[in-house]
Amino acid sequence: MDVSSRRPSMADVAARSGVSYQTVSRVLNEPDIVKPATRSRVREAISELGYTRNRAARALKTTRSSLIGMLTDGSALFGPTETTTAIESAARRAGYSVLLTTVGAEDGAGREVGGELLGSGADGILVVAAHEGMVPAVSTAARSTPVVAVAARSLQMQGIEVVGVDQRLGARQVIEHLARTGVRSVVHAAGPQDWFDARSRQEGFEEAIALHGLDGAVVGPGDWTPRSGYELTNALVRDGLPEAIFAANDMMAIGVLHALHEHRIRVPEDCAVVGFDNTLGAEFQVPSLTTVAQPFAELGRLALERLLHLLEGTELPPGTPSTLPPRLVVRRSTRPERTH
Amino acid sequence: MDVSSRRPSMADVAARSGVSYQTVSRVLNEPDIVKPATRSRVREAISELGYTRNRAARALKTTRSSLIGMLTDGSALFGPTETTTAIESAARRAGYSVLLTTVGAEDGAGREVGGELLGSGADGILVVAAHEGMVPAVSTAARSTPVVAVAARSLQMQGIEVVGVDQRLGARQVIEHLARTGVRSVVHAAGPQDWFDARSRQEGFEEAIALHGLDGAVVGPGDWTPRSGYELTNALVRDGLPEAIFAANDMMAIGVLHALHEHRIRVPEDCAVVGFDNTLGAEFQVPSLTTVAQPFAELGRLALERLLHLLEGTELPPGTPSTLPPRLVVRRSTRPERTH
DNA sequence: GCCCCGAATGCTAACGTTCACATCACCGAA
DNA sequence: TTCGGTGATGTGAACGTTAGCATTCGGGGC
Repeated sequence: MDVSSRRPSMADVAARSGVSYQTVSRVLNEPDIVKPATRSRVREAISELGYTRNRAARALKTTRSSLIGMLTDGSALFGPTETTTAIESAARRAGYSVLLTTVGAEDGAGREVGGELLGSGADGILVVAAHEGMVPAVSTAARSTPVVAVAARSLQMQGIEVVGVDQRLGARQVIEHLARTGVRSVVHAAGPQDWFDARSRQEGFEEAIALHGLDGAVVGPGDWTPRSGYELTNALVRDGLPEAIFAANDMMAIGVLHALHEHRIRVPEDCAVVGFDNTLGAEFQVPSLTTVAQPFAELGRLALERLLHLLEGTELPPGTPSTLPPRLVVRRSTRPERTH
Repeated sequence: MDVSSRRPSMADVAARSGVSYQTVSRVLNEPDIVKPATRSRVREAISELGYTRNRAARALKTTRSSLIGMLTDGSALFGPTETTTAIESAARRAGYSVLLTTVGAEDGAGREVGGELLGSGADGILVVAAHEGMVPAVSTAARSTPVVAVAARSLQMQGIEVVGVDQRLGARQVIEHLARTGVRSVVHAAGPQDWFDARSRQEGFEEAIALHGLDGAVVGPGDWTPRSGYELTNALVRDGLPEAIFAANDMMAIGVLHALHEHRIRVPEDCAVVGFDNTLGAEFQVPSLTTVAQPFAELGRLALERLLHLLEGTELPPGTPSTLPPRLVVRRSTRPERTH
């Protein structure tokens, strides 16, 4: 009845099952090479004692922490909780735990966070919603740790592997759709310019505008919030409204819708509205919002898979994509396409 | 030029600065007791080598991991990213890192997750968006690790410390406000019954209905999503609409608004609508949504503070609240209060 | 009956840090 | 000059695990 408050160790398990601790270790790591009878005896002792492996000791000896650092933006404005959730559950299945690190606006260039990341001893790092502020931290970390970035194509320059949704393609799909509905002029309410995704969407917008010979302009930048979409739209109403507004994300689009409603401008008859992200509320806006759906969960899994291969030093299965296509979701905030 | 791929250790720093590894350790842990000259010499060596402390070794020796486990719901439907962000940044400031663990619907009773949590070796655990499915995992963990739960008052029974927003009070504020606007009948579109917050809001609703002698009913349960709010409202339109609908959260309220709009029912003239959470889009719904704001960030900090005191074994400063009041935010989806 | 082989298990050392104690240098008082 | 004392630094051991090698055991071929 030694109620030593200390957590049981391998030695305790070994004593209880009459073997050496090395055998206990083997039961845990390579069960096949230990005799079935012994194995089950040890297993029994493990569950009786409620033994769990000491993570620190294991990490110390193997020099691998079984930890994956996830660096994400803390501003809470950005949607993809889905991505982080997918990453976490995939990581757990692969025997890793996820160390969460948020880099808020207040952290400046995120240098401090970079140091934390390194010190954390994570085996690899996943960067989730990337903006410029993360770059110093990430490229520092990348010197000594494998890094995979999600949705931030531009980081590729730094020799960092990138997995992402093709934001430009998404923007092009939006413009093509608008063109097919007969729209001749579109304004893009841009997102914050230090976010990679915001810039890619804007670039896609500009390409597509040129390609289809539409009358296009960019206003903003906004800051991802509904309020910024609202204010940009109010300015547009003053200065002259286009036939469609393409907001950088759904939240801004919600602000756009609200402003148009206040001015009694009918959507989509007088002005069509498109968002980006297909967040949970988009379908139930008034009118329901045409937007671009991103496979957030898939993206998270893909990023983790890539990181794991980097960690194990194995090759990715051929044909594994690094870029996923977005999907335009047409709803009622844009007019129906002309089938002529 | 020994580019030994191995990370530098204290011994390396010690060799470079001509002291023993113990002195290096002291510079890191109790800088005051080492001579300033030596201290700065060691510090120099540390930065030259890019040395960071090996977390595993430290954890092994001290039996403290400097890790806080954060258990949260993975369903991505739930809002308070703000809470998790606040927790993470407060934890970092206190020298802890946050281990993220999500328990999705697929994890069943979350037993497996409980085991993971324990094995993770976290010094303490924070439970964030709690529903019944987490209870087994949490109460198992609580036997060997300090646990603080956020917003799940009912866990208190299990001897777990709880920090939360007073959900019932929030619901009462809603009903009082509605009563003051002259509303006589209210329906509560309830949230999923296995979520603690959903039940508290419903209870608060029922209390207040009785108190004010209103005509009240509960429909649902919904599942936090706009769609469920939408469908519940459609049924209400068929069966007879009340003068107000109080949705269990903002997302459901968005669905409610959408359904009412489809049926050309004016909000708030024909039917008022109230949500809960004050999520980012609420203010810019059409009409802007009256809802209950929760101090999510404050809550996260409070929970962490409580956990830290538990870990250090120190007393909380007297007057530290364990329950925070919510705040009713009146907007355009309810009628103005009668001032008579 | 001897030897060799493989399967199963045990022992020793080491990972990088911190704790407890030992040592050393130096200063001021007797 | 010697001694106790303090402030600064060094030494040994240990945390719990895994890697590498050593040992034991039983059985089959000569």
